Amino acid sequence: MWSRPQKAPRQTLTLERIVAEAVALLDEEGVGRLTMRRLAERLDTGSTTLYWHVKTKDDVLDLALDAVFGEVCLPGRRPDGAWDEPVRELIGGWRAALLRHPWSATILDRPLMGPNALERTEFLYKTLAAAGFPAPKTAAYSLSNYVMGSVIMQVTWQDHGDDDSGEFLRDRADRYPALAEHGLDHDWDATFDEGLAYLLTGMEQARKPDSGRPA
Amino acid sequence: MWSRPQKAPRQTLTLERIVAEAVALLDEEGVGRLTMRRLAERLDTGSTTLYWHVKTKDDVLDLALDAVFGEVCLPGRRPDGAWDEPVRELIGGWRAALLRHPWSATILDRPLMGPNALERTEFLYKTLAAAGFPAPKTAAYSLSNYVMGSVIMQVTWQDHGDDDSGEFLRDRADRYPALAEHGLDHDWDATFDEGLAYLLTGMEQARKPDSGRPA
DNA sequence: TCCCGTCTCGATCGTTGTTCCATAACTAGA
DNA sequence: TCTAGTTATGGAACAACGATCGAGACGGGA
Repeated sequence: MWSRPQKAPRQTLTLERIVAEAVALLDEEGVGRLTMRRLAERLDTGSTTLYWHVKTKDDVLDLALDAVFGEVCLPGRRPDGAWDEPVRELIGGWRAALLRHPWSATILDRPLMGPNALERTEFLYKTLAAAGFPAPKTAAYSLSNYVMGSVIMQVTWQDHGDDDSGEFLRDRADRYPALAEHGLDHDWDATFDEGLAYLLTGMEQARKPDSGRPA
Repeated sequence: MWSRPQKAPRQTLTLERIVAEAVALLDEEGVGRLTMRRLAERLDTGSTTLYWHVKTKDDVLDLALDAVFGEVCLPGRRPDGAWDEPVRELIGGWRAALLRHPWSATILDRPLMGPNALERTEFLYKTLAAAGFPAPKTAAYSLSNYVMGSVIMQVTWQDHGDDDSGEFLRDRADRYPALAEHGLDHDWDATFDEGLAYLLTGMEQARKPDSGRPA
C-alpha cells in the first residue's frame, strides 16, 4: 500500500544492455563469476527478469561470444588479389579479439553461429576461394583450428600456469629434460606468427596448380 | 544396534577406481552430467567420501583428462632420423584419443600438467629438437595448437551442430553465399590430415639451415 | 585391551539455473 | 477516461550442485 516499490520499473531492459553488461562482467570477473543473479544485480533488476529477454544462461554466453567476434574488423578487399595479406589480417584480429576477452577462449566449445562469427567465416571462405584454393573449406578450417587452439593454449597458461608450474617442471628435470630445458616462459606473439607462417607456406604450396603435384 | 549398516565398508576406494569410473561416466553421459554425487553413486559410496581422495571436482577432471592422454602410445624412435613420421604418429594418436572421449575436448582449457600429458609433450620436444629445429618449442606449440583446435572444432559441430544449423545456413544463403555453397557436412579426417600436411610442409622448409633463409 | 591413523558418510550450508505466478506498466481502441 | 490485452518485472520457491563439518567405523601395532 504505502510502501510501494519506488524503483521505476520501466526502463525497458534491452538485449543489447544485457549482452554489453555480460561482456563487462566477464571481462572483470571471469566466466566462473557470471551468474544470472550477479548479472541482474549489475543491471539493477531482478534475476528472473532476464529470462524474459533470454531463454537460458547459455544464450547469454552465445551472445557475449558473438559480441567478441564483432570486434574483429573485416579487412578491405585488395585489388592486387593477394590472398595472404587479408587472411593474416583477419586471423590476427580474430586472435587479438579473443585475447582481449580471455574468458571467450574457454567457451569456444560451442557452435559459432552468431551473425558476427558467420560474417567473418564467410569472408574467410570467400577470400580463399577467390585465391584459387581447390578446397577453401579445408584451408579455412586449418586456419580456424590454429587460431582457436593457440588462443586456448595461451589463455590457459596465462591464467593458471605461471606461478608454481615453473618450479614444478624444474624439480622434474630428470624426467622431462627437454621440457625443463626450454622452460615455460614464452613469447606468445612470435610463436603464433611463426606457426601461422608455417601454415601459410604449406597452403601456398598446395594452392598453385602449376607447381607440380598439389600437396 | 540390530539394524546396522549391512554394506561392507572397507573396500578401500582407490584413486584409480575413481578416475576409471569418472572416465566411464563422462563417456556415457557427457561432461555436464559428471556430478560428485553421481560419481559416488556409481562407485557405490557416499558423495562426501570422494573428498577424502580428491580435493575438488576439478581434480577429478584433471585426472580424467590425463588418463585420456595416457591412451596415446608413444612412437618408437626411428633409426633413420626421420622426424615427420613419428610426429605424425604422435599427433594422430593424440587426436584419436581426444576424439574417443569427446568430453575431453571441452575441458582442454586447463594446464596439461599430468604425467601422461607431460610425457607426450616431452617426446614431442625431444623429437623436434633432435630433428634440428632451431626452436623446437615453437614447432611443438604449432602442432599442439593445431590438434587442440581441430578436435574442439570437430567435437563442437558433431555434438550440437548437425540437426538444424544446416537449414539455418541454407535459409541465409543470400547473406552467406560461400558458407552455404560449401555446406556443413565434412570429412573431418581428411581435413585434419591436409591441414597437418600444410603445417609439416611449412615446418620442414623452416628446418633446413642449408635451404637459404630459415623462414 | 587401548589407541591412532585411515577411511566413510549423514546432515547441512550456501549458491546455482530455472520456473511459477502475481502484478505492474505501457499501448491501443472505444 | 475507461478498459482489455500485450509487454515486462520480480518475489518466492524448487531441485541440484560443490563443498564442509564432525561423528563415527575400521584395522593393525602396542
